[in-house]
Amino acid sequence: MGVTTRVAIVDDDALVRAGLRMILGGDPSLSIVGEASDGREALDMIATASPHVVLMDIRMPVLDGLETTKALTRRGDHVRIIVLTTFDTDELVVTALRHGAVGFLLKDTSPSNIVDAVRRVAAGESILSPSVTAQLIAKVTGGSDAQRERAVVLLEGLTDREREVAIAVGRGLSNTEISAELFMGVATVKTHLGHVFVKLDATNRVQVARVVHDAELASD
Amino acid sequence: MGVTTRVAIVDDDALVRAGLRMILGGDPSLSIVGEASDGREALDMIATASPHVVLMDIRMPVLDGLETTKALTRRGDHVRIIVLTTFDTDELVVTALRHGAVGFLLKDTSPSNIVDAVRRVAAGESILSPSVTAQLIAKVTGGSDAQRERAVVLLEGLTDREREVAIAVGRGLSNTEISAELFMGVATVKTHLGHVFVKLDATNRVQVARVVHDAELASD
DNA sequence: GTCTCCCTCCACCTTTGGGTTGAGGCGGTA
DNA sequence: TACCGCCTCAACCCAAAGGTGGAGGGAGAC
Repeated sequence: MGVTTRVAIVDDDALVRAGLRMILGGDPSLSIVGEASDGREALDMIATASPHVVLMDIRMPVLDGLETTKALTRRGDHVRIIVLTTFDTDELVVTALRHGAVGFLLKDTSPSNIVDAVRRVAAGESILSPSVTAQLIAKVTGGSDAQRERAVVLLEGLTDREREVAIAVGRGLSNTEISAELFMGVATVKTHLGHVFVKLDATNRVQVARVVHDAELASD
Repeated sequence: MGVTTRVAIVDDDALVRAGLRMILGGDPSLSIVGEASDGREALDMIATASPHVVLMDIRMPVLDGLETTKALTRRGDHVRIIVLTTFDTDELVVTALRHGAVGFLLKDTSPSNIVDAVRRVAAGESILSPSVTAQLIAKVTGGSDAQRERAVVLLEGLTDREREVAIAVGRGLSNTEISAELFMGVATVKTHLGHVFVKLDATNRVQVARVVHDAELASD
């Protein structure tokens, strides 16, 4: 791709826009084709300027970066969005990515890295700043890893038949349906389920379903 | 930290080990304190050599990189593991990260980037190669997005009270408990729940719990 | 052989859940 | 005004779930 990459900047702070303009404008492979100071403006601007890459602030008046990203994705624009944020403490990372963002940068990222990020994103890569990466990993691996681990251990404490019954309960089946599926009498289902209640410390089949669900996510 | 970072290499291919040794040995801030050609060896070697960072291949005889990583994590070693792989098509990324790896690199990564990665990891960052990042994002965003979206839509179709009841059901509460928590009669709980069954196309409170759970993951 | 664990099932009972009908109050809207 | 949707509750019923005790058979451990 020898063609220049079309970039747009969306931020409510004029100073930030100016800074980014300077940083990105210095690179001959990039050309800034539009700017906007809030989400509404951005939607219009992007429709007419058709940039390849958009640098988008999260916190903005009128329509924030998340909603704007979502709107762009919904409307089917082929724009690669890099979300900018001041703090990485935000719980917004996953939300932004889910809404279609392909990059996530902290504002204090060095100029050369920002330029690099834009180029990479234009080339089809996804780019995350290190702390964001760590967050993402935490999201995938953990969430509540202890809880999953606990669920797995609990299920392992069951006998084979008990576990089968528990899993069937997790699928929302009634005792009669379970008895048919596992080729056992309803009485037997009840017996197993009684043991399951004790072992999983549940009083209720919904609670059994919860444990089964938690354990399911742990694809060891 | 002016101290040199202790690095270990685990790979069954002697050529790869030699290559990495050359690449990493060239950097004065790193010192290679051990090597192993399979997982078993690695466990012993790491115990005695106590490296800060381990570069670990996934595909190895005897004990693969995944299991080795898992074993190290379980045994409580304070080692930061970077997983190496030839192809990024692997479904192993998430598994590796879940088992305690903090980095994931393709073997064709440039030498300078590998060195950089080791230093970053030693400094506490998490590092992923671009395509892996994309995969990770896909994992977080996707998974079963349609299912989640469906769940969210279904819950939005409920009235406020119905939704509150549904969520309470998802927590495994009985009708009596729900009536106490939401300050309404048990009869009212039943009424709402009846509507919930219809709207969520459920016949059974476990199925309601499933929908609620699916929707919970979608933090819109 | 004996002990233990698991799987299987029975009978009996109480509680909860799920389905139905009906009804009063309240707020918004045509 | 009348209408409509939502929240509230009641009485009733039957089916399902949950709890208790017991019992027989098979497989492995000692």
